[in-house]
Amino acid sequence: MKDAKTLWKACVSRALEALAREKGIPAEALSALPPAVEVPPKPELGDLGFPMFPYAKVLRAAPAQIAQAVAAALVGDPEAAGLGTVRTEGPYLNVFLDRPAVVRDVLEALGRDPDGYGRNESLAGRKIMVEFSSPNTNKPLHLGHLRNDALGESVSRILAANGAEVFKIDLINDRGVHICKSMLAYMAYGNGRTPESEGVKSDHFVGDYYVRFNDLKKEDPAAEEKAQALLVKWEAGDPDTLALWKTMNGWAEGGIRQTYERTGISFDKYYHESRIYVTGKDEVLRGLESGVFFKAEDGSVRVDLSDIGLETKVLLRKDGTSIYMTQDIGLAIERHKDWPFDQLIYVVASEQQYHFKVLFHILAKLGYPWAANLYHLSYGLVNLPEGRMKTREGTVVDADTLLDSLRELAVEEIASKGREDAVGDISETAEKIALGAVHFYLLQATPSKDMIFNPKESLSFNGATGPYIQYMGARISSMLRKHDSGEGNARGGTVRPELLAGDAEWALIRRIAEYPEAVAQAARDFDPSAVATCLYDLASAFSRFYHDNPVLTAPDKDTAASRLALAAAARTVLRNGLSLVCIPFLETM
RNA sequence: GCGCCCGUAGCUCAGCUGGAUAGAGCGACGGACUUCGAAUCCGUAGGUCGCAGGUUCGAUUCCUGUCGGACGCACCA
Repeated sequence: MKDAKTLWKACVSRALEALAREKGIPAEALSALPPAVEVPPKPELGDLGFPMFPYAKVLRAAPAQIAQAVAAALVGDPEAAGLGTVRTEGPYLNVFLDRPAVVRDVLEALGRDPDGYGRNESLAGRKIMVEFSSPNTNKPLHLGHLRNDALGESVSRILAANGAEVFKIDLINDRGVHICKSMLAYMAYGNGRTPESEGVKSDHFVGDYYVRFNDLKKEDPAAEEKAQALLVKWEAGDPDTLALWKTMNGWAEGGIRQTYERTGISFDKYYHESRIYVTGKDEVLRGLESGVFFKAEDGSVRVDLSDIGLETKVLLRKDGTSIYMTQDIGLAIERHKDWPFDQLIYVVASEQQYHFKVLFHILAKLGYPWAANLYHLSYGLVNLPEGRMKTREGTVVDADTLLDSLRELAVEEIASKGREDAVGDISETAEKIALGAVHFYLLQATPSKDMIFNPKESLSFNGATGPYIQYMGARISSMLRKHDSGEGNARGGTVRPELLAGDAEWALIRRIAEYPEAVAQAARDFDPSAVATCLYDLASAFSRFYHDNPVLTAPDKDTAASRLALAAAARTVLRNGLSLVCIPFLETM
C-alpha cells in the first residue's frame, strides 16, 4: 500500500508538471506543492485521494478542471494504468487500486517472512536505552505503574521492531523516608511477622505497614521526625537499621518483580538508588570548577537557568549532600558509560516535566553531546471517575488486585460459554485475557493525555477491548486447526487473489497493508496507540469479513483456500502486533 | 502570578504533516445464532468539535485572546 501510495504520488506529480508545461508555466512552480495523498472518507470514492485545491492558483484553473485534466493525462500514462484506475470527484482526483495486485503483494510479503512482517530497519544501528517503571519499595504497584510499565515495555518492543537495539532499565527507589516509614511501622506493629507467616504477597505486606504508619502518627506525634531520624541512621550505616531495611526491601522488590513477571515486562538491568544516590556529586563539583555552576552565598551549589527562562536550581545543599537532580545527573552519565546509547528515553509521568527539562539542559551545559538525544516520554495520570487516586483515602487501584478481579471475570466468562474443556488451562487463559484487557485499555489512549479508568467499564470484554482482538485471533486459529485436521473445503484449493477482491476482503487487506506503517509511526511518536488502534481495526475488519463470507465452508475449493489464506494473513499480523502492545496471543479462549 | 498539558456524541476515546456529509466503543432503542465458537454482526437515535477573533480557496487540526480543568514552579523523590 505504501508503495502504491508513493508510486501514485509520482504519477500525479508527473501529470501536473505536464499540465503546467502545456500552459507554459514553469514546472518549478509546482516543486513547493508535492501532491498530498489522503484516504477518501468513503470506500466507494476510492482508495487514495488527491485534493487539487493547492494547484488552482499556480495553474490558473479551477480545482475540478485540474482534476479532470490530470485524470485524462493519467489514463494515457502506461505506468499508472498498471496500478489501478482514476476517477474525479469534483476537486478531488481519486484512485482505485488494482485490488488483486495489492492482495497478491500483501500475501506474498507475509508468506515470505511472516514473523518479519511489519518490522523495518529504519532505526538499525541505533542504541536506545529506555528507563521505565522505577517503583518505590514501600508499596506494591498500582494502576499508574501499569500504565508506565505497559508504555515502557511496548515502546521498547516497537523501537526494536523498527530495527533499534534497545536496553531496558529499571531504577528501584529503595532509599528515602518512604521506606523508613514502613520500617518504623513494622518495628511498632510487626512482632516478627513475615509475608510467609501471614500468607501475604511480600510487596503488599510491606505496603500494609506503610499504610499503618498513619496509625503510628496518631499514637506518636513525633513519628515523622522519627522517620527522618531513621533515615539519618540508615545513611550512617547503622547495622540494625540496614538489616531491617534490607529485609523489607527484599520483600518489596521481590513482590514487585513477581508482578513484572505476571504482566510480561522485563529489564536488562536494575539500578538501585541506594547504591547510586551519591553519584553526580563529583560531576557537579567539576561543573563548579569549570564555571557551569556557581556557589551561592549560603554555600550551596546552584545552576543559573535564566537562559531557559527559569530560576536557579540547587544541585548541592550547603552541607554538601546531593539531591534528586544531582543523582539524575550522575546516573545519566554513568548509564552512558555502562551502555553508550544514542538515545535515552525516560518513561515518567507528566508531573515531572520540569525536572526533565532542567536535567536535560544541565547535561547539555556540561557538554555531553548525547544530551540532545534525551527524551522524556511524559504520560498522563490515570484517574478514577471520582478524581485522582489517593493513598490516604484508599482509592488507589492496586495492580495485582485489579488483575485478579479481571481474571476472575474471565474465568466466569469462559464458564458461561461452556468452554472450560476447550481452553485447557482455564486459569492461565483467564490471566492472559485479563492482561489483554488491561494493556489494551492503557495503551489505546494517547500517552500524553490524562485518562480516566472506570473500573466498571474496564471490566467488560466486549467492544473495543483487548479480549475482542484476542478473540478474533482465537477464531482464526480455530479455523486453521480445523483445516489442518482435514475439515473444510480449502484442501487442494488454489489461492487466487482475484477471489479476494470483494469489499469486505478489501477492507481487511487494507488494514493488513497499513500495519507496517502503524509500527513505523508508533516508533516515530513513541506512541503504542497507533499499533493498538490498527490491530483493533484489523480485528474488526476480519470480524465483518468472516461474518458473511464462509471460509472453510465456502462451496468452492479455490475460494475456501483463498479466504483461508487471507484469514491466516490476518492472524499473523494480529500475532505480531499484539506482542508489540504486550497482549498475549491466544490460540483458543 | 508564571510554565506545561488538555477541553470532540450522555460516558470513555480516535481524528496522520489543515482538505470531501466529524468517527469508534460503551450506554439507549430495534434486529440477526438448526450455518466455520454470538467475547460476534447489522440498523436507529445522539455533536454550533469550550467560547471569540485571526491566517487560508478551505480550520476539530495552525496563531492570538478568553473561560474551564489537570499537573508543575522545594536545599522531596
